[in-house]
Amino acid sequence: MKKQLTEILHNSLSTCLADGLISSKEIPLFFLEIPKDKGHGDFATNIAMVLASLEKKSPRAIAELIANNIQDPGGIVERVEIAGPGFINFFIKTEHWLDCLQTIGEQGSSYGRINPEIKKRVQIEFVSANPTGPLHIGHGRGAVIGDTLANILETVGYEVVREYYINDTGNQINTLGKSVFIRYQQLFGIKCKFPDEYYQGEYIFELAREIRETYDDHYLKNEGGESIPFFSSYASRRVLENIKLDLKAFGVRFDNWFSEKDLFENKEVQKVIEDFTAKGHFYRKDGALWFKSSDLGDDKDRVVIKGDGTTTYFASDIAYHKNKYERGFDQVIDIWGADHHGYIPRMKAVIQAMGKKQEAFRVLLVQLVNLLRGGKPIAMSTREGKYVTLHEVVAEVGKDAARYSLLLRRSDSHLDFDLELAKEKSENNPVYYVQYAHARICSIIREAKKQHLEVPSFKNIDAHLLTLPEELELIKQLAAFPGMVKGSADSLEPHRITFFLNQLASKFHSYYNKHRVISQDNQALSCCRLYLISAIRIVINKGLNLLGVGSPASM
RNA sequence: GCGCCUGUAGCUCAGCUGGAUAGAGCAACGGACUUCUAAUCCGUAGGUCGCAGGUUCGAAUCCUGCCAGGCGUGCCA
Repeated sequence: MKKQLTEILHNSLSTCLADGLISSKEIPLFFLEIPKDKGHGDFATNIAMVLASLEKKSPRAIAELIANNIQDPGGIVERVEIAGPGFINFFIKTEHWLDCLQTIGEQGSSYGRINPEIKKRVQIEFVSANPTGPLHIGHGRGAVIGDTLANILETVGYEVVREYYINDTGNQINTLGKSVFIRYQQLFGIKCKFPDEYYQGEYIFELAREIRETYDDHYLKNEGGESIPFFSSYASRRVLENIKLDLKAFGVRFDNWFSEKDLFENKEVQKVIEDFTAKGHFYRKDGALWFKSSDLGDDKDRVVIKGDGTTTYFASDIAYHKNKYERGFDQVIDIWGADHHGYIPRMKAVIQAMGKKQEAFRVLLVQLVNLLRGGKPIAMSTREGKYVTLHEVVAEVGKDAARYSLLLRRSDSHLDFDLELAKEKSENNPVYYVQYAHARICSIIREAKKQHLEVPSFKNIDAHLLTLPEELELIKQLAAFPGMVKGSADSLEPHRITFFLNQLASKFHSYYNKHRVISQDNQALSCCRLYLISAIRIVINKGLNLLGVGSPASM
């Protein structure tokens, strides 16, 4: 629809140009959008205003020229108005909206899907929490955003690979092993001090008990730290298993689990170091190897090999991202916690050093989550191992409410997550508001069936009976769905889906309360309305699917 | 000190990449269930878009300077 109008506009501009009515060959960026105010038409453009300064004419005069030269071979435009300082407002024929309605019924669950001839390949990496402890609500937010974004990108025609990067080597895994080892020793009555910086949680005790049950005291002797590698790999493997279970219960799916350890075993870290050194991106100073990131937009250079000869986390990251592009992705999206934002410039420097375009790498930052209960913050301390896990949150409030609540805000704004509110089955909880609309529609359709009325196909209804302003409003909203999804994909903003669904549900609830779908004395009208609400159901279902939230048929 | 994010109704937040009279939900107040699900709807009230300048036909949105909060600024991950 928007595409057609844009075409119409461009044609009009070319005509004006050919007739010498305007002189600008270059058309500046302009918008064509759905105005907030219904009185301003179905679509509005500011093109005359942006041309005004170039043409040195008044915006309204230019608007006249463009409007007068509009040809509309498809016959979708009802009328064109020039308004305000020089907006051109388009009013679309009802006929065209009814066509949109038909499309929804015909396409069903594939409505809104874009199928390009060549699919771009995009990788989206998210969560990637270290396997040193259970996931918390902050990871959960990153998980839902990543998962939902992947769904959205698939819908608009990308081939998407979802990936989790496992930091299964290095210091923190070593510390994990030592933490479990000390608890293991303590189980045998050996008195030893547990350092503050070690992992404190209850799960460390559980892992120690597990090992004692299976292996008894076999690993108790630890001369020169010989037992630690076992504890490290055992513990990180078990923690990761639990992470996988938690994510699965949360409806988050991954295609690929990428191990950092593999990068070392396949010598990829080594290779990329040699490669970058050869290309002059690395240099030696003070016994360490540095990346010249300050040449590429970062504010200082970064160490990749420390003075003691070990590599930094950053070195693995360089190798990892090189690996991503070698797998042929057109675009790589990383979803990080906002506390990693200082990392972006150096990563962008890496991308540049690899000769990739800036657009090939995008980072989406996800802000922290404040967990509340009844309006009061829940005290958490990672250091003391006292925190509410994602597993506990999902178990308490359920997958649907948890996911929806985490998708309610823009990802770069702080989010308050109230456990009581998310659990409440009431008007305070937006998930139920949308799901209820879906259930209601299903209920009406069931009721219709009892009266031997099935949802008809479009050709069997007289759609012109849908004359109420509320009905036209609903149809327009449904027609806006594909564009909204596209916008959500382009801007990496999954929260747009939740806002759209809330709005659609609101319009439906309002319509429902005012008008009856099934009327005894008018079967033709009943059929039309059944078709309409069925289309609403399709779109709500589609939207909730994108969010990974269920669409119940009854509540 | 420097860098990034945030600041919009009493509270929690949208605002579609600069558009027309700034919008929702909650909380408050008043209404609607013998009728397809009241987990719903209708109505009332609520604003110096942190402050001050600037850019232009036009600014919550862009630029500069302040103010406030959060985060970052490791040869940690």
